[in-house]
Amino acid sequence: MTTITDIAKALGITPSTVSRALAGNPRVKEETRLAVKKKAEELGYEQNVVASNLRKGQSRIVGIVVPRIHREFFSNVIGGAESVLNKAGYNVLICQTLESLDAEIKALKTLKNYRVAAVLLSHAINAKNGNHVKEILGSTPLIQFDRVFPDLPGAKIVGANCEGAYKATMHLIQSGYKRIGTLAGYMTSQAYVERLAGYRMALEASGMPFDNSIVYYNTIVRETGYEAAKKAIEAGCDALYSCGAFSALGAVDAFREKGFKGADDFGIVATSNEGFTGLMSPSLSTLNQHPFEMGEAAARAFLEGRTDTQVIPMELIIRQSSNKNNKWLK
Amino acid sequence: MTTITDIAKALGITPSTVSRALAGNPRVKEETRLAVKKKAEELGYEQNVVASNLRKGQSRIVGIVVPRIHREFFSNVIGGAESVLNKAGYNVLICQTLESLDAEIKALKTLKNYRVAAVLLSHAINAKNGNHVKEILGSTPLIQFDRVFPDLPGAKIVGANCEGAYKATMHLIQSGYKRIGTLAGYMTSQAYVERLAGYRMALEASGMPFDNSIVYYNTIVRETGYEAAKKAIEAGCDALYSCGAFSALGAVDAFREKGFKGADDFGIVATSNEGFTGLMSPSLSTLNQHPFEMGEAAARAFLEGRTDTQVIPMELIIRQSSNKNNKWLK
DNA sequence: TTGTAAGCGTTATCAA
DNA sequence: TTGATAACGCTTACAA
Repeated sequence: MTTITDIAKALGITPSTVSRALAGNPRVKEETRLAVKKKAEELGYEQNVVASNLRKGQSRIVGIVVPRIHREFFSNVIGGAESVLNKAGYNVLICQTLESLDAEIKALKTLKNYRVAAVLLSHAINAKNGNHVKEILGSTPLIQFDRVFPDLPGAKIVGANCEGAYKATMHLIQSGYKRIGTLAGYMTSQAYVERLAGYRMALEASGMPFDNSIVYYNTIVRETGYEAAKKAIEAGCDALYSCGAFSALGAVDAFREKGFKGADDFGIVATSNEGFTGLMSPSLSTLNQHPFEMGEAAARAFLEGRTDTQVIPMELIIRQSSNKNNKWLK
Repeated sequence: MTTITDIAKALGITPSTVSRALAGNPRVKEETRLAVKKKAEELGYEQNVVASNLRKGQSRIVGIVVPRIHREFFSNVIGGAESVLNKAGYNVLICQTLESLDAEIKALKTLKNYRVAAVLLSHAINAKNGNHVKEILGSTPLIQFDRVFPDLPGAKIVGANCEGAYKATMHLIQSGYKRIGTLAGYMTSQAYVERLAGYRMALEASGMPFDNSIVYYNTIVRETGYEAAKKAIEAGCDALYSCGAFSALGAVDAFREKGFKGADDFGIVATSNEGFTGLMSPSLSTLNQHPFEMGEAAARAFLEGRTDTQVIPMELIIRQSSNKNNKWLK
């Protein structure tokens, strides 16, 4: 591999001048700058970023830690962050935790060891607080998104969880549903706590009782959604607000089993506008969390040195699953 | 940040000994090894991987370059590769090309500049050959997957494209379809060429004519799939083999528009078992490419220094879209 | 405008 | 078994 020393030797100058020339430092004669550029081209020189980073004590890598890369929500966040970061000359090192706290700790250590410029993090569901993060990251800038711990310093990008859940539940109420349960997430996670709060607020604002017996906690995957929906049906519910998309998928499995034919049998609105929600039958009404924009916001928060909390609005998308006038399987 | 020099000073020994102790080098007294480990723990030492990499002239990062990270196929390949690589102590730097050759070139240069241990690459669709890769990567190990150029050196992991397309088409033929078109991809890509060949072989093996007028080239996204399917319907086709999943989605849009009610009106089998294919209505018969396994194989090929081509079988999954006995919207 | 020299933190070689 | 020294490739005061 060609180094700046090779270029320097070839031109009879010193490596420092070459370094300056390539870096666009103005304290170098136009003539030599051109000569250096030309020779670099000629020899196929490519900067050794590792050496450069070591010397400068910083790197142009941003670490992104997410629970699962293949979740559309997260891969879109990553896509958004990457698009902004690439333009700013950064690259992205991605780690999956598969919802394991241990894996999250390991990932953060790894990123710290690479001396990444910043870490964009959405916590594993079984992380109970942010203590591990503080300890590991030290002064490395941290931007949390979606699943955040408010006590950790640094920027946070969150969805408008409370407002979104409120909108979704209110939509169900206004559609005429009388007993609305919820597939709630884990109460260790701020995002799910807020969604539950929004659900509750909508009920109370409409003079409907909040009934904890039809709140199905820790229900975020297909299987648990299926089980919870069966219970909700037995409990006399006629609709559900789901804090996730995959749990809603499980609920639809339960609807099919019961032979429900349309939203007048049972209504559901899910959080997270995963691609499949618009394609399945019945198509699911959802809250679009704008994950790509969330990723862009997280990246920009880092680039601009922000430390505040940004709230990304959620947009209600009404489809078959909450539309009483539309038979699912007509 | 604590360095090995800090540890050395604290213990009154030299950095070299500390380095050896931490690296588990046997040429160090058990006693000092323990002392070093203890002190390292105490001072919260974490290795500076950047410095280590520079000195060793290698890194424990593997670059993965894919067209789009949010495509389920690719995010699953990445997941598979990551799981194997993490266990072996490697980390993963991910780059998206968004199907742009320029972005691919940029990504490869970046990875080279980081002196990554290897590159796992699936080409952008508008890459016509592998010349750019050879030039940029030099001696960096290259593992290509899915979309590969046979003339490039190094391991290749491909789907059983020809065989899979053959199976899918044969399934349509055996289901009684009489005029089967295909949503074909780009003929600059080996994978699509092979799928077309498999399609053709199945027709010819069954005494059916290969008719180039019902081969719809360059059809891999929803919009073009929709347009092509409309043409196929006009051309008197009663079934399609689609080289991708998203183009098949577009075809279903066309079926809906035409008011088709079931697979006896029109049949389709798609390549790529994206999650939505099993959830939509009609559910799509697909070829499962086993992307996770493909990623694992790519990672292992690197770790084991393989340079051969591995073929990952494709599995036919029969669902509503090719099942004549099952009405879609019953 | 350029060169000199030192150093980023680690590891490898050699000598002790 | 340990220490001294140099080097990986680059950047940056400081000096010339």
